[in-house]
Amino acid sequence: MRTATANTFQPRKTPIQKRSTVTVEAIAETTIQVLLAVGLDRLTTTRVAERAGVSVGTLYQYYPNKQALLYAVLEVHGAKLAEAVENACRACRGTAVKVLVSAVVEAFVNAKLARTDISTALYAAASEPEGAEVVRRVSKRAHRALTAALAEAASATMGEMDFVALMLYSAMAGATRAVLEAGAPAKMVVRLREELLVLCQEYAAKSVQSN
Amino acid sequence: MRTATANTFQPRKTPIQKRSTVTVEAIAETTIQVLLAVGLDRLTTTRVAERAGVSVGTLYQYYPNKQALLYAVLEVHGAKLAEAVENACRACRGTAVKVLVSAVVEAFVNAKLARTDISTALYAAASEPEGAEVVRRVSKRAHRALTAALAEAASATMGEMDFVALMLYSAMAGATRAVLEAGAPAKMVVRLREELLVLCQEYAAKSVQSN
Amino acid sequence: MRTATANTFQPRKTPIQKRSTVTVEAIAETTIQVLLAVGLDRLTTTRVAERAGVSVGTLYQYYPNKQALLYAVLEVHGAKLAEAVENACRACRGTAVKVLVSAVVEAFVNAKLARTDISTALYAAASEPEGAEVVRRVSKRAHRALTAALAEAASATMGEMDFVALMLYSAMAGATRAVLEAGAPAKMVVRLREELLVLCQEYAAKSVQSN
Amino acid sequence: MRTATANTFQPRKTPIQKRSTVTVEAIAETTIQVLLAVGLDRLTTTRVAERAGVSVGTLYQYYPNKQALLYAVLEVHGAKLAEAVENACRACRGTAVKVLVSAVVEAFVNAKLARTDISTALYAAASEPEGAEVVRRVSKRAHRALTAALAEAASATMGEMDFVALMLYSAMAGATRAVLEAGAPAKMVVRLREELLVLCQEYAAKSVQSN
DNA sequence: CATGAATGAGGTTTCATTCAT
DNA sequence: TATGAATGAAACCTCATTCAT
Repeated sequence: MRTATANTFQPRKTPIQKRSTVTVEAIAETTIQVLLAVGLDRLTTTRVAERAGVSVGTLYQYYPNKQALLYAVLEVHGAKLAEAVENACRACRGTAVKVLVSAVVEAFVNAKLARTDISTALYAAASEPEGAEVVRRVSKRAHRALTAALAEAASATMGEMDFVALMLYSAMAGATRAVLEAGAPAKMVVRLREELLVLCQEYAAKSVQSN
Repeated sequence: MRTATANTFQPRKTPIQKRSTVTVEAIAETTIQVLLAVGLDRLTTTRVAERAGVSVGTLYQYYPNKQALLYAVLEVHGAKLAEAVENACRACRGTAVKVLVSAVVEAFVNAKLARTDISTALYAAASEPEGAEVVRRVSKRAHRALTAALAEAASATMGEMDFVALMLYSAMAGATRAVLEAGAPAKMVVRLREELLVLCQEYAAKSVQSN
Repeated sequence: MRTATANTFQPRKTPIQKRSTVTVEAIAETTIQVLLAVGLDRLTTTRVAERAGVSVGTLYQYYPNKQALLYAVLEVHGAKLAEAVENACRACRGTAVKVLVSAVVEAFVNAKLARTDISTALYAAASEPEGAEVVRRVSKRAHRALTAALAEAASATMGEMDFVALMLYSAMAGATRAVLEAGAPAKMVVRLREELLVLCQEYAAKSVQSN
Repeated sequence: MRTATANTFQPRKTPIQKRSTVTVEAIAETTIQVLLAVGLDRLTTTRVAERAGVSVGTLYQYYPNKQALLYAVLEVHGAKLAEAVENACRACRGTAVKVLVSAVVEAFVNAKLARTDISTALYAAASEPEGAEVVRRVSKRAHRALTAALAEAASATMGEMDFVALMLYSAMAGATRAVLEAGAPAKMVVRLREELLVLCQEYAAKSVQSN
């Protein structure tokens, strides 16, 4: 990744025809595969194009630069994650903290484990500046939604719940990451769901009451 | 016409004269600063050497390649972290789970926040394959120590405590990371200590009793 | 942060478009010219690319590394030489030793002097390990063909002719090299043909009869 | 071997004290060992110094630059070879061509095989410009001596014997080189002495009579 | 639109040589 | 004198990006 020259990460053109959409998707998907196969610092635009079955030129028709590639992939996945958390929060309006936390944990774990390959690949992609930025944005969305939901459920102010939400979110992220990096074997995933639930429930119970 | 390069990350030579010791330290320290200043993918050996006030040649006398630089820095920091956790565990032999967890959380947070610049910089370095490996090794050490200590304190088997320890460690890591990435302002650090303690205590209490 | 490089000397890609074929040829030819102009240890990939009128990047599209450049050139020339000797041997099946030797000497000298610039340049290239390997292979082919041909012509075993063939081949090589390194002026070349013929004929006559 | 800056190949100072002489010799000898062990393009001044048990600084006290090292080694060996041929010629004044040729062949082969390791190592060293120059000078001396001796023995002019001498010398060189590069096993060496004698005798006999 | 050859800045690494200790 | 740390020019090679076909 050379020093930035142009600086738009948005796909260069909105694909209208079907052919293009397919191509765009194929490139994005290949990016993930390459990321997993060879790692971030051997992910080259040529290699991605090659494995995607198109030429580099074509790749550059849809993604203005290499960063845009990673950005696009992260963005899609990140959006899903943020939405999952937001939806869970929205669906639990009016419920008890316990229910809320349970729904959020489940939504988070599901979203992360839906495609373990993508999730794992993205830990690498997130180390680039733009990657980090996407992660920050996603975290902020999830954090905000969670803060608001907790405040409502606990009849507390958002200020009171802000840090609690951060703890919950970052603990979920940390634990899930640990499991993913261990290869996410079925048994661990089962335990993760159970234990993460306990961890978050207990913490929320204690934290909320004390506020 | 170059030929095969050795591929070890181990320092190339042990400094004999005093000035070289200084040089080695300066390079390591500068690596962190550069990592923070420009990020991993603009960290070049030339840049590090320049800012450290030595020539590239000198850098390569002590670090056989770029990876070794990052590796060295991570290794030192990682070792401290692992030791901190191990020491806390050792110091709490015979105490209650509550005391143990409290000590571990404190040790972990202290180690991580001792130099926030280093800790923050290393999240980037950890994304490279070798970096990831160091992180894995450190996590394993901490995880193992914690598992054993919990098993002893709770009169449980290590198998029973294995996943519990993983949850505790990864939650600590996740939460601390979130705070570091937010810039680790004093207020947040205070809250982190409080809340992380609560989170770990509650979880441990619940988890241990159920086993 | 680079990572492992492939270590083959084989051309990297087969040119598809016409212009690239031209490029590949130009680079190979330029390599010889540079070898002659500045010598092996000042032959740099940059210099070759420059004189060939292409960028370094282009050079590396077709030759994976510097050694491959030299290797390619040597290989082509070496193959011609080996074939020349083999063809001469084949063409002389059933003839007397005298005829055979005469044909081989002529074939060898012709092949070597066809392009004195290349032959001269390659003495330098042959000093690198890979170069030496090509030379070994070529010598082996020529030696083998000559051994077999001599054995047939002299009704002797190959074992008996093995060393004789080696002497003949290495004497031809030595004498021709001496002339090439003297600049291969016309007069010397004429003498070389005459004298080498005598030398080889006489030796063969004596050697073969005594076996 | 970087581009030449200073250009003297002569040892920097004539060692007077015994200690220095030993050092100088050790370095020269080590150079040969390193040449054999790792090849010309991994022969570094540091490596030579290291294996010789001295510091680079010391090496540079006796040899002004890297080329001087190789030059010195080649020079010593080359001088021996030239002298061997010259001595053989001188010792055979007044003898028949047959005797002369026999003596020269023996002298040449003995000189070359006295230390096969050195001879082999020097083929590599001879590819550098300065190396080539030494080889040229040595060949010229041997060639000149042989030409004169042949002229006298055959009652011919030096002009008539010039090319004959070249053929003899280059054939000897070629054949001996082939044997050295094959590892110079005892059996081959025996054959070399026999066959080279035949080859040179026969050629000389024929060539001399025809002049 | 697609292709893939060409570009060249820039990164990593080596090693001959110097000079303070 | 001997040492070995430091230097830095220069070599090799990669890869994001462009553009003629």
